[in-house]
Amino acid sequence: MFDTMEGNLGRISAKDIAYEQIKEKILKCVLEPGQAIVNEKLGKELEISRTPLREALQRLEVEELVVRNSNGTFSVTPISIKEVKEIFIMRSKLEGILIRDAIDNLTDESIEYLSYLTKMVQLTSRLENYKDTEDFGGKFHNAIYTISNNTTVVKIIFQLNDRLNRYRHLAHQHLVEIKTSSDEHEVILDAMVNRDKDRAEMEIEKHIIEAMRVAVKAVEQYENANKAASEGK
Amino acid sequence: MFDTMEGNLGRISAKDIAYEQIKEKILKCVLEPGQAIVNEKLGKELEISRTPLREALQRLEVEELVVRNSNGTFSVTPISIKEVKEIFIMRSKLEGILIRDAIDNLTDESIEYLSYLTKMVQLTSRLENYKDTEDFGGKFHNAIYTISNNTTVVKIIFQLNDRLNRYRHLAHQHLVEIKTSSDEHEVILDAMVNRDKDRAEMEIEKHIIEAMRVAVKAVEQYENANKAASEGK
DNA sequence: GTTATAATAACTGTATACAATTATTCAGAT
DNA sequence: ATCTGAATAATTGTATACAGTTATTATAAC
Repeated sequence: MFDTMEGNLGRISAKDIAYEQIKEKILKCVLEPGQAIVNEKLGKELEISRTPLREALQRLEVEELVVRNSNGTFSVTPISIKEVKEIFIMRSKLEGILIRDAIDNLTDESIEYLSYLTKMVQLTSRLENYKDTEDFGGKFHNAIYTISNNTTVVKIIFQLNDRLNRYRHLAHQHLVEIKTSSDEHEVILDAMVNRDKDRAEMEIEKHIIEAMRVAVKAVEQYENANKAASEGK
Repeated sequence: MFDTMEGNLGRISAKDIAYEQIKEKILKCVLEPGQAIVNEKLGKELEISRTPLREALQRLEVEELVVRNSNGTFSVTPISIKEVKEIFIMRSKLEGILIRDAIDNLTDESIEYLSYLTKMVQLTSRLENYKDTEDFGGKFHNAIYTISNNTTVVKIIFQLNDRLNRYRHLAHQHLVEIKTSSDEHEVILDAMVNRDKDRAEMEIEKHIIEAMRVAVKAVEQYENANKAASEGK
């Protein structure tokens, strides 16, 4: 109930399907960073014509997952440490806004849900089931988004999180340890139920900056791996 | 030198022209908030075919200047006080990030330019030439964007500023006083040259929140005017 | 074997055709 | 006069055609 916020799409179109599919390929690095989006023809493994495919790519371009080259071609946006840092810092500030708004809207129900998620984060973390820890952690943040009711900021955060998902994927690929201190969520929740906006804001900022370190490390590993590969050739 | 940051567009296309023209119409409220984007055919005053026009509208949709109705039609995104507040608060935080980065990159040259702009803001304000005050104020903020070199955040801010321009336009239409205290820029600059990031961040936040008040007032006037108009009919 | 140049192929941007959907008009029933 | 519903018109999403551009290949000269 607290983890969706999508509006009602009208009809589902080929463009939207293409958009989702290409986006997934990019986020999972099936289409690798920097790789040329091979001729719209090749993109036609999706079995749709150029028009909706173009439209999907143009949307991805606005969302910065794809860049247009000077000749009109598209490439997957390259990975960069500078970008990770910039996005994470931005996200930390934006989630600060959202947590303040969320505190204004807290209900018994929402507190209960957040408590549940926090406990699950702790539990799965203790069991070293980090996949689930990550999932529940994500749900925790999503719940804050929903409770905040700040649609403007949430839309931007969703875009940023999409971009960050690529780095998360790299972290998994390169076995960068991703276990977030499960205590952090507890501290954040505590500040929330005490309606301490300043503290909640501060703690969530810290929490996200911590996540940044993991992502940066992942990129470094990725770049080293690439360098090694191209030298070994 | 400090007030542009656009990349190198490849070839200039009909889509881009349509995008710019429609955007300008929306920002200047020639296409009014909430108004249906009359059949792509009508949009064809721009003398281009449906394909690039569609593409332009879809880009505007991602940028939230236009919304798609359930039947596939487009409308100009309605104005709302909630949106103004959310955008301004977001912008205040993001400019906080940028000013910190900018302080890291300060050079004698950039300080000189910022000083010049600050003086011009004061001067034109004293002469009650508020059009120029606004212009120079805008350049001041743009200079900070450029100096920060934080392309990720800057791109988001540009989008937000586009959306805010509609409200600025309303403020002019409804004669809401827009004179920003010219001292505020001076205080910000002072914090910058002293490399006091915390203070600079705090002051620019305050400054932007102050601007929010003006915009909110403008929307209230606009809504009252509309209510009066529809009752008087 | 390398480089230059011409010919060919592939691709991009835009216009337009076509089918499916949605809105509008008009006639007839109440 | 008002409402209902069929017929018509307008509009949308997608496919495709066409022209102009960019990339690639092949051929010839050195």
